[in-house]
Amino acid sequence: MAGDENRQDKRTAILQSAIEVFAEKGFHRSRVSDIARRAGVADGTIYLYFKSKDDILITIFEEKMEQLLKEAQRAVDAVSDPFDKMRAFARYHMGQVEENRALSSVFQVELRLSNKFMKEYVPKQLRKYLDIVGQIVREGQERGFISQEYNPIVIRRAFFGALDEIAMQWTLTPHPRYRLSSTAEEVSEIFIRGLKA
Amino acid sequence: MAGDENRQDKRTAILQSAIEVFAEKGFHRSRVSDIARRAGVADGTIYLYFKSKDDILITIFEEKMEQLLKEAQRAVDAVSDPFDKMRAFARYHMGQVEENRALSSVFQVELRLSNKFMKEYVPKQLRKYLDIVGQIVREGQERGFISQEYNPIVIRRAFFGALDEIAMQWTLTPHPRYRLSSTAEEVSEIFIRGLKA
DNA sequence: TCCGCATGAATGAACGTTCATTCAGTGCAC
DNA sequence: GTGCACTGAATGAACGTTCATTCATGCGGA
Repeated sequence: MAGDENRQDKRTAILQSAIEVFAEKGFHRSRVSDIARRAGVADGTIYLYFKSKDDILITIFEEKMEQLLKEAQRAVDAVSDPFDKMRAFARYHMGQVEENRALSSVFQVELRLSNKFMKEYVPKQLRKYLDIVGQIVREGQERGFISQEYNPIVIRRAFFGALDEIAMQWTLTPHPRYRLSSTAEEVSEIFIRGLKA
Repeated sequence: MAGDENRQDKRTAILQSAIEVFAEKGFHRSRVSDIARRAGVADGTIYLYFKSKDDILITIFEEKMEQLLKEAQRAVDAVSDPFDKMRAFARYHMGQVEENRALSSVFQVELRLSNKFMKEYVPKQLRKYLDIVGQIVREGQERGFISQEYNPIVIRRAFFGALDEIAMQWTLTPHPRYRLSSTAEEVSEIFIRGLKA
């Protein structure tokens, strides 16, 4: 049915436009009419596909996070050495940021805000994404690769925080002159040396 | 003159109330009237002390950052070994977050937003704060303590990112059961082991 | 000492703007 | 002809900011 395809196309166009507009102006400075114009639809059309402006943002989080989660898990499962897993995660994360700047920008800025203030909505997927690292660390400690003296929760956050701060700076830089993926290796190596049992 | 003291008191009360309200509801969901009520003044009074709602936020950044900057520098200067300097910075940063939750919450969430979207205002002080770490790393490399193979800019961001991600999670947790300052030691040790020449 | 005047800090109701959201109407597909 | 996706002007709530007015204080003259 052509209708269904069209419907999907329109929905996707609205979401993509929203990502771009949110990335440029921030969620609350973005007008629904901006998103509509960019997607080539009327303001009202947005409300045929989404309940509210908030709903658009939440949908972006949910759907994109689900995808990231699956792919990151796959990348990590592809190797067996815990340190290789850390490298794989870092490479995947930075690669994604590099490939989808607008989306990353929305995640990095707006996800924090909503994490804190949209009481009703807790991004469960984000926790799962971080848990991938937690899992790697726990396994690494059990198998004796990673020193037991550190708290896995602290390690998980430290590693993710290190990666994400660098990613954020890169995203904020208008015309970055370096490849983000190369910093993934550097950060991984520092942590691997620091954590080795 | 009692008048001057009163004026200062009122200004301080407004700033402190703003920090608390922004921390609870986020900048753009906070109403100027919320701040006024908490400070025990009328809405209009705010405008005798500040140009606009934005101006309140910027003032918070400027004044508090200046203080943090000075104190952090002092803490770092108190020791001479580069690794001790890293420990001192981490301890100071986490200590501050622990002591001033509301302020930290505003910094962690709103500073990112404004960093990105308040085009006219760039928090120079923030850069200087991060540069403290950069300086430590550069000195550590020159004196042969820290491996030359890593880019000091990457290290600086990674270290700060690791600390700040943990701090943010702590700030977001309603009733944290652990002391943030103890994680400062852990993170420092991981990095020190990872960076040693 | 007391009174009246001047000052300017403080007040808070009212204003004006900015959107998110709605819905009556349009036109296309079948 | 009917149904349905779509349109975009109209609506109204929210909220930052303004400003005419009030009020406390200090000062000088009698």
